Amino acid sequence: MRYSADHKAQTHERIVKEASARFRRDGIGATGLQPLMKALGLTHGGFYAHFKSKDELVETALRAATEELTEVCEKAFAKPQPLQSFIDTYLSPAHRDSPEKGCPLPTMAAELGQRGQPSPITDQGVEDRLARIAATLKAEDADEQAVVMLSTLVGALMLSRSVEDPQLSLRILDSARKALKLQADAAG
Amino acid sequence: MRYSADHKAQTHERIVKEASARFRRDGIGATGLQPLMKALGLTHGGFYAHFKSKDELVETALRAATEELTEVCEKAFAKPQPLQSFIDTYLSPAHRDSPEKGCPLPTMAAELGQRGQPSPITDQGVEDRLARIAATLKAEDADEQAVVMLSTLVGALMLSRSVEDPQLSLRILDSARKALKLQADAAG
DNA sequence: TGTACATCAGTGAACGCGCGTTCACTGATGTAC
DNA sequence: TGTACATCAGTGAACGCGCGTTCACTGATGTAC
Repeated sequence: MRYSADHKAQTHERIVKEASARFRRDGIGATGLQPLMKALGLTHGGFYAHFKSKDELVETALRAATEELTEVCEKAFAKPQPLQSFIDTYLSPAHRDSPEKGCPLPTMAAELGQRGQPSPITDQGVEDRLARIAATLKAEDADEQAVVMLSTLVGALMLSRSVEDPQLSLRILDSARKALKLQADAAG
Repeated sequence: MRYSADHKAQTHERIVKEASARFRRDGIGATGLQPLMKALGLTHGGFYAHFKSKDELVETALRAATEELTEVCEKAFAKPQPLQSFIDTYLSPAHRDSPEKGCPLPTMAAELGQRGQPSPITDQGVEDRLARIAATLKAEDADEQAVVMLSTLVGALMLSRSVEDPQLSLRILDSARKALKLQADAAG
């Protein structure tokens, strides 16, 4: 059946959105195209009217997730205490408990590194975030401090998600949040 | 065929060793039992003479990797400047380039968090490392600082592995190493 | 304005493949006599 | 010491399953006349 002018573009976007959520929540390898299309009320065969392969979807969905996160970051950075707000948001239990809506780095970076050739979009995401953080720092080693901050953010969020003990999980978030905000105060 | 008394124990250990390397290098989901057994010169059917399931192997191999890393850490901590040595080793290009011999956290934590129920062994590994770091710090907030240091170590190593640009990868390792050593100096 | 036709997003069966797991079996060795 | 037997680590074919991908097809809609 033929659909209205922008129907295909809408379906395309729905696939990308659902994929970017599932890749972040379940991982790339554990996300099947069949269940994904079924969740959208479509059959799996139609997938190839939109993408050449799963790899192409991975690229597109990773780019979408990266851009989506940039927008979320900008909201935090628009507040009075930009870096403090960003740190609070990033290391919140809400972010920890909703990986499908959050930063793709803690969930996908390891898997992307293990795949044959890593994607330049990871670099893009890392550089985006580094530039944004460094821009708010007044210290002369702002670039280096930004790298350390991002590493701590990504590492703490991933660790808080992977431990079983809820108290340990919270302790990781709280300690990292506290230390980073002190560092941000000193360098900002 | 029947083998000498400790033959089975030796095979068991060979499987665990090979699995703990592959899980760290390729991830759990991407590691097949068939290729794993073949690499050891065995057929896949024999696997179930040693383990109830792949999940049981994951538990055993993760425990082995965690214990193996503890030994490597102890070597670094036995040197004159314990924490400095540990940081240097952890954030070295050698560690980045040999995930199969290194810390399981940057490679497996995300995947373990995504699986149904996370393993208590992850908690064990995190607590082990935290305790070791905190013990070398004299600051009163040693426990909190240890959490931040571990987060930075794990995050920086994972990021350095997942970016495509070799210069960015090195920059991440170098910045994190420098900052952590300063922090260790101040708190140690 | 009304009708015939071309388009093409989506359908659903089928493909080969590798996965984790099962199972009847083999055959070299340790043990019992 | 020599022989018959029990053991059981490892074999390899087979299982059902879900994966990514292909492809002949459908049928509602936009377009041409």
